[in-house]
Amino acid sequence: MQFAKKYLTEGLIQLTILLSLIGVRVDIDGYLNEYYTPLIEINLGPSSAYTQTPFHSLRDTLDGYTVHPKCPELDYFFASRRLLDEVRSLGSPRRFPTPQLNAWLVHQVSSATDKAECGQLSHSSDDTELQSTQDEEGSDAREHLPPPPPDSGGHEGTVMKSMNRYKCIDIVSRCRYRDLNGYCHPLMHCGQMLTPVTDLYPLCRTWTLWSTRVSQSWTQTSWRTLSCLTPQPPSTALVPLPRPGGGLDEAVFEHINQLGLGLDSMDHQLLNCLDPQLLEDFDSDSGLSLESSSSDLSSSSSLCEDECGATGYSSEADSKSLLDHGPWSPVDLSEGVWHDHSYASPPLTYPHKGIKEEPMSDDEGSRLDDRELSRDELRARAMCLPFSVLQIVNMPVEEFLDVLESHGFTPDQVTLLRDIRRRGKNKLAAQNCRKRKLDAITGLQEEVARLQAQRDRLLRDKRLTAKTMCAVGQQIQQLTRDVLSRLRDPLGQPLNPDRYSLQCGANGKVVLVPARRPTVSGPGPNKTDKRKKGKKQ
DNA sequence: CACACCTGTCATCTG
DNA sequence: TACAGATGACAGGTG
Repeated sequence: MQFAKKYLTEGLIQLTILLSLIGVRVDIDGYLNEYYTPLIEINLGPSSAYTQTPFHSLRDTLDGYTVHPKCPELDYFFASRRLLDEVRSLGSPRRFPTPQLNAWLVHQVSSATDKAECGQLSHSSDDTELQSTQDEEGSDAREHLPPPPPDSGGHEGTVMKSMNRYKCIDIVSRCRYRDLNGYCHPLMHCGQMLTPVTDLYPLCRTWTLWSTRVSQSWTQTSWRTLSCLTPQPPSTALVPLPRPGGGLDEAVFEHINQLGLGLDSMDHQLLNCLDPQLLEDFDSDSGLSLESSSSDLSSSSSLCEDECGATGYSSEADSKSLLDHGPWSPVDLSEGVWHDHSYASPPLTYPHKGIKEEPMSDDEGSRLDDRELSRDELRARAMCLPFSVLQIVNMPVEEFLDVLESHGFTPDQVTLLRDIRRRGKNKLAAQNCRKRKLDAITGLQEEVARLQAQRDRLLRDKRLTAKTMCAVGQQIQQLTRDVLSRLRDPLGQPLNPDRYSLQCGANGKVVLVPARRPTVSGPGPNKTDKRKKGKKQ
């Protein structure tokens, strides 16, 4: 036993080192104390307590074998093999296949407290893990470790939150973004902001996070964990993609990080830093659907929906969310992210399909922009309207009326402005309407399925009840015959079961009663006939 | 080429 | 009355 424990301990240490290489913290003490208990991974994510790593889900699905869960040696062997594959896959862009997470900059402001505690972390007992958290490009993740959040849960809370950071590094270390030229780069987790490590960041046309796994379970786990680790308020959670030359300078984010802002003031500070035209571009870009595949669309739209906590799909709400959002709480996106809502939110579906993953030259981009502008955009350009379609659609009616009056537009321009606004509003309304209709259909289908299941259950109960009643009746008959066979009449003869029966009275006593003879339906008149006769008379 | 599906748009109604 | 929103119907695009 001692030998086995020593062997297991050494193996576990190696396994822990491997896990730490990819940023997963394992509670080895708990494992050693209970020899056969499974690995306990600590996670504070709001969605799931033990679902932050893909390894559990990869078992039996990726490698195609089945292992008894209580076989520690096999578990160790296969886990090590998978982990080695994981480690090898890091830094090998061509091994990051097609499943694409949605391309957002996940941004969250670090606080001064965080920075103060950053030093503590580097001297903590987790130092070994930190030192080993490196990617193959040689970038030391430790340099980019996010400062720990204020400790609100004592030592355990600190540990748990530290785990979150490791998970985040884990996720980020497996993610790549693709720049304008189509090259993949690793993302680093820097100050609670996902940041690409290369200088190409300001040029990023599309932020596409590449998962290292084809397995959906891995991608799902990753994204869920990522969502949990970086809970974002509606506005800061999903910063739309910077467009080329859009002016979203890296320095802006650095500045924001250095401000140490509270979350409540974050948006306004951010907006002050950003170029107004850029914000407009964000709106006109309408986020991601224009550059997403259908699968991306589904997740992005549902994400947006979940983040906003509303079923509305108006771009107005979306654009407003950049400006005014209330206090927020971490949202478990695990539900929404994987819902297949084919109807994207309107802000995400504006027809700029050119801004996608394919790297384009400026000429190509401008041509695509021209080609893929909506008809109203083209009309607005042709009529020299100084507003974008989204501005026209989203501005309050008072402002819109002021614009109509104060700018000295020609009647044609006024008509066009009104048409653009009406069409834009109606487009959003139609999308909402279709979404509602789809939801209603889905709800009805679920209701039908539920009612069918209930009906089946009731029929099953009915059959079972009938069967039980039949069995009980037979038992009663048998019991009656048995009792009657033991009773004697005054002449000492056994009672004829055909002439007597047993009945249970109201007081619980069983009494012997003469059996009622079945009425023989003979040629005589029955009651109905008597009634008929009576009526005739 | 037919088909289903999606999306934008128009007409109309309602609040 | 003007407006916003909802919804049915239609047309065009796309896979």
